[in-house]
Amino acid sequence: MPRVGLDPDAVVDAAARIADTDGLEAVTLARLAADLGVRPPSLYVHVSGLADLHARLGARGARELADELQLSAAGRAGREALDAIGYAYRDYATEHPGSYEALQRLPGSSDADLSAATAVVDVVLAVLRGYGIEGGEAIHATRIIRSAFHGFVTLERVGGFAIPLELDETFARLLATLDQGLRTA
Amino acid sequence: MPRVGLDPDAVVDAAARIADTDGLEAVTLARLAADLGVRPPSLYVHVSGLADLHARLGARGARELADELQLSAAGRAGREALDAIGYAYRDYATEHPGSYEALQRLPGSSDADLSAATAVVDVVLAVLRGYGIEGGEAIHATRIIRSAFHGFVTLERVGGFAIPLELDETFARLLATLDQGLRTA
DNA sequence: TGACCTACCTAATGATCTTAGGTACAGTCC
DNA sequence: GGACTGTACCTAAGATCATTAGGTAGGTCA
Repeated sequence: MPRVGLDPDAVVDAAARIADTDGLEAVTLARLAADLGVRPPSLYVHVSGLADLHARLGARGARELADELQLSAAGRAGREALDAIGYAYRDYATEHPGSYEALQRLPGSSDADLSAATAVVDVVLAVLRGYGIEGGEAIHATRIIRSAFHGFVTLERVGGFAIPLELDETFARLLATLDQGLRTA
Repeated sequence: MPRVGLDPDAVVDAAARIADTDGLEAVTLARLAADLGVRPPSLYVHVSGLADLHARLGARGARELADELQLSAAGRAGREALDAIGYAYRDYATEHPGSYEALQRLPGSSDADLSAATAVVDVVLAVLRGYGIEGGEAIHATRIIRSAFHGFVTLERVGGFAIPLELDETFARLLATLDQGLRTA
């Protein structure tokens, strides 16, 4: 029996691949083990169970999302930066539906979870500085932006918008509404 | 063995009770049967399986939510109506977390699912008429409002806002931003 | 009272997660 | 180069779950 040479990252990466192609509910230890050419109990060497795997998947997703947002906002400010992170956010959720769903259910208790979630918030805070918004104001604004982005991509993902027509136009208007709100804040 | 006298509604009601107190993931046929004083296979008389149960739970939640919104908006218009449905939406999600989560995962293919989801949209459309917004404009506006509400309550529910401080204030500002956006639309 | 309908049952299967305990491959030390 | 140790992976076994097949009995209507 040859060793596969797994490690926690390789396991979580494989889980993310399953989640993003077949949905988060398809991520079972049985399926994951089969994909990796290993028996289910062997996964416990790298991950302490299904709950832990989901938590790691969420943290991984949050890190990835934060990276994408950061990249998109680099060198931009104000409305341009807001649009950039908006589209980056939406793209990430569209292209990594399973990871995005996992990210959403982060238990949030562990340090890793917290730092991953904070990274996303930090990017939004940076964009808000471009609007001259800081301190307590920025906390409220960040929450509103995250709510709008998260709500939109979630409803889009589960088909919550009965007619999928002109979703780009709706998202553009959502960004305009946010921009206007930030300006008058 | 006395008959319990169940019917689909009683089964779904019991499932909603479990979902709202112990979380949607606690809704298993085993647990539900135990609560109802029945063996798991007996539930198949009323419900065609776990997937069907979840779908019914979601449809039930959507109907309940639509009723709450309708009730809150009655006799109000404009900003007042927007605030009313906003707080009603948030209250429903807070008081019925399991039902709200189920509502969110509606497969949406069946007629019952569709009509339940449409009821929520209809209330929002009615509020928009108070702003003088109709037709295609109203579709975009409805989506933005639902996105904002849904995103906020979801993040609030999963503890997505690191500091739970002043969440009421954030929600009030979110409503103000939406109101402003609707006025200039 | 007898016949039917069906709500509920027991029995059994298969998928899943999880733990306990064994085996053999890799690198390290002599 | 050969024994020692750590650990990646294994088989075996259990518990919990959803689901199907087929039987039983309680309520209802003629």
